[in-house]
Amino acid sequence: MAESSRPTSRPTPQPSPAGLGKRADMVTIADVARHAGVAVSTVSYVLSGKRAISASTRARVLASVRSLGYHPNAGARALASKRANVIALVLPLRSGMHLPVLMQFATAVVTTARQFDHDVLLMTADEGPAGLRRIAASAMVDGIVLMDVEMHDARVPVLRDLERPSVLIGFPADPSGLTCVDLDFYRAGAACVEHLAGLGHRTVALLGAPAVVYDRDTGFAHRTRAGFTETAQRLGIAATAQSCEENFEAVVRELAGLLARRPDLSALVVHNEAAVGQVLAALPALGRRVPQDVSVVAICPDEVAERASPALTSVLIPAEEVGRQAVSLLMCKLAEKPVPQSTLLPPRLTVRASTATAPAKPRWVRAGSPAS
Amino acid sequence: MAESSRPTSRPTPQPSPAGLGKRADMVTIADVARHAGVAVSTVSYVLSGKRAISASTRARVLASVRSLGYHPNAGARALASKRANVIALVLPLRSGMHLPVLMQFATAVVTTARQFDHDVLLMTADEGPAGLRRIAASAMVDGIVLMDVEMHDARVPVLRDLERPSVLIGFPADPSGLTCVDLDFYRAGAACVEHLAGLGHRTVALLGAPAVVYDRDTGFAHRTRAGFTETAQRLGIAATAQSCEENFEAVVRELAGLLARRPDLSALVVHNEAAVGQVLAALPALGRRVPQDVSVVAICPDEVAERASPALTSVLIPAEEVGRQAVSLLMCKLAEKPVPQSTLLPPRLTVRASTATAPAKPRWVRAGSPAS
DNA sequence: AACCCGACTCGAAGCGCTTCGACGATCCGC
DNA sequence: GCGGATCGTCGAAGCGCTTCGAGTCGGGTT
Repeated sequence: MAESSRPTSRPTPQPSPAGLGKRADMVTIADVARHAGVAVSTVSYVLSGKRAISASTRARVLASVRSLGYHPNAGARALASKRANVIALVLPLRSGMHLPVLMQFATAVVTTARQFDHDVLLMTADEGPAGLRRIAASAMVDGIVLMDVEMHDARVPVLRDLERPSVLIGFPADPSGLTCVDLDFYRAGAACVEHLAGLGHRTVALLGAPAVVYDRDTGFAHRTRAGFTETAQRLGIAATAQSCEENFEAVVRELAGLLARRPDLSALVVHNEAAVGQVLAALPALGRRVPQDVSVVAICPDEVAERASPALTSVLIPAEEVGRQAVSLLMCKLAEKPVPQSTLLPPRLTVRASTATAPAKPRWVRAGSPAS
Repeated sequence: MAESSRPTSRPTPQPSPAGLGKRADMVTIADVARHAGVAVSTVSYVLSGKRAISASTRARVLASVRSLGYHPNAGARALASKRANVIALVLPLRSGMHLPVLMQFATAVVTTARQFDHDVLLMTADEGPAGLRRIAASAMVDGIVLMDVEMHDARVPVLRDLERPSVLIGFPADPSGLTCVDLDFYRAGAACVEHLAGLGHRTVALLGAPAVVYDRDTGFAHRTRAGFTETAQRLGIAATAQSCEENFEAVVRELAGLLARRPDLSALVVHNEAAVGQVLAALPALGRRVPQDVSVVAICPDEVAERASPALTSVLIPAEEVGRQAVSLLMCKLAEKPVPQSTLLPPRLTVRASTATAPAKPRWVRAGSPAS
């Protein structure tokens, strides 16, 4: 079969054999049809699989597609089918969120989208609601993945009214009518406390994101703190929560303050990726060894935890998994399949070198009092 | 003239006042034309400005556009005009490159592209040359910005043969026929040495990226090293260059080795964002104060330098500027304007707290020898 | 007064693709 | 051996937009 084949046909020998001619070499579906000796619609059906095509015809068409190096014109396809095969990814791309996680997440979204034969349009949050309207109304994208949703996000009502499906990473105050995915930060905070309680710690503190993040009403920060605080209370553990800026001086200051107020503090939960390194540097400087004197649990991506010294016991932020899930959910919605309104990924705590049994009695308390 | 409108006008009260009807509310150019009482082509010309339209007509059309909430259908527009108004941004999105810079860069690209009324399609490098062919051939994008180019990158020849313009961030071994932008890493390496030389340092070392980055033939790493080494030679300064992994132990090991081999080492150039923090932590641990005993210059983004303690004298990686430039160049190429083949951004060295005059005689040398 | 020239606007022809209805073939049961 | 499914294929009608050639209408020229 192929080329010079077919009853009468004899297609013109390809004039520009796929990738040579630098200009105007846009191969169209008509070229493929001619080359294969079939109708345009037949080629379309072979490619989309929406109608049965005989094996022999299919093979011939596919051969032509390959030999001509045909790629369907995205615009034409979108226009005719009302599907762009593109999803929008809206990232914050400004301060606050920590960047590496974002990238991990973006990677996962792109990779997963490609598996579903979709591309990804990157948008920044600063176009705001108008941006969402624009890309939705222009039919440029079929759906939207929105990251870093805030509790009272102006974009949320827009999304709800938009004619395109969307998936949010994070939860707004009112998630009704939306599809949301996120790590279960409440349980993450809880898991940290439980781990520490299991090691015998009775006084713990949470070192969180910079104050601005709490003020901005970012859901995950609040939920982590709630999980932390309430679990501590339930287990009868003394707990303090504390926001924390991301430079070394601030970290030292906060830690020193914390240790002054709670001399018996024996464990720290750090929910601030940018600060974990600083915390590990500051504690020795304050005369506390990790984990002998103070145990540290972090909520952060695995790489950060593993790269730290000592390696951190941590609840990982499953950026990749969240990205995958978000896209999968969106694809379901595009296929008009029902999806759960909220998806909370269970936290997984990995024990590494930064947590240990609570000291029977802290060195510095012992040292400060007459030898027992 | 049109419907019941025109001179006496009074357009039909908009049936679905922009954003209410959840379904099938796609407003088309025909709707706008009808609403404004003009021909479709007139609306098109108003919107594109490609033909003169009287002020009164223009105003009427624009009013209709606004009141109907019209957004042109991207697919149709792309199909008819052969311009998608989308550019592709190809990011590495895998290990090696440091993430925060990437994000900064991506932000700049998106923001700048929007200023030129373009959107950004995000791709990962792992689709390789085939991915480039796909999006180029499908007319999904008008041009391509490619990041993290390697010296012998398989995608480079593809790009050269593609019918779409492109701009590379970084330089391949053979940049002929391409448009490339980057920080002038050679001069950046040089600037660091010059700064240190000016402070009287006579023995310096470069702590670079992990070995794998050099092996991968990443241009910027090599060029920085060349600038460093050759400038040191020119100025008669003893210089060592050294790759460096990004975990604390490795950093300590490399530094200890360096100090053992060159006891008179008084300054360090760090070109490894992930390691700068570790270096600052490791030096005190090795008994060297920064900057009294050892000066440190980093090549890294400003935030990293500022957040470090002490704040680092640094050559900033102008991610934002590079992104802006890349998009601007691409837009020129799209407009068929000529552009320089290579754009090297001059390094800017900012002096902060981590560099100081070279110690007259290092403490530990003095201490090791009989009192002078 | 016939003419031409700009300034504006319109109609229609696609852009490359999907999709729907139709049309020959086969194939089945009776 | 004939009506009716079924299968495989085709032709044509758009999808919503841009763009080109072709008007129309005043107001200057000769």
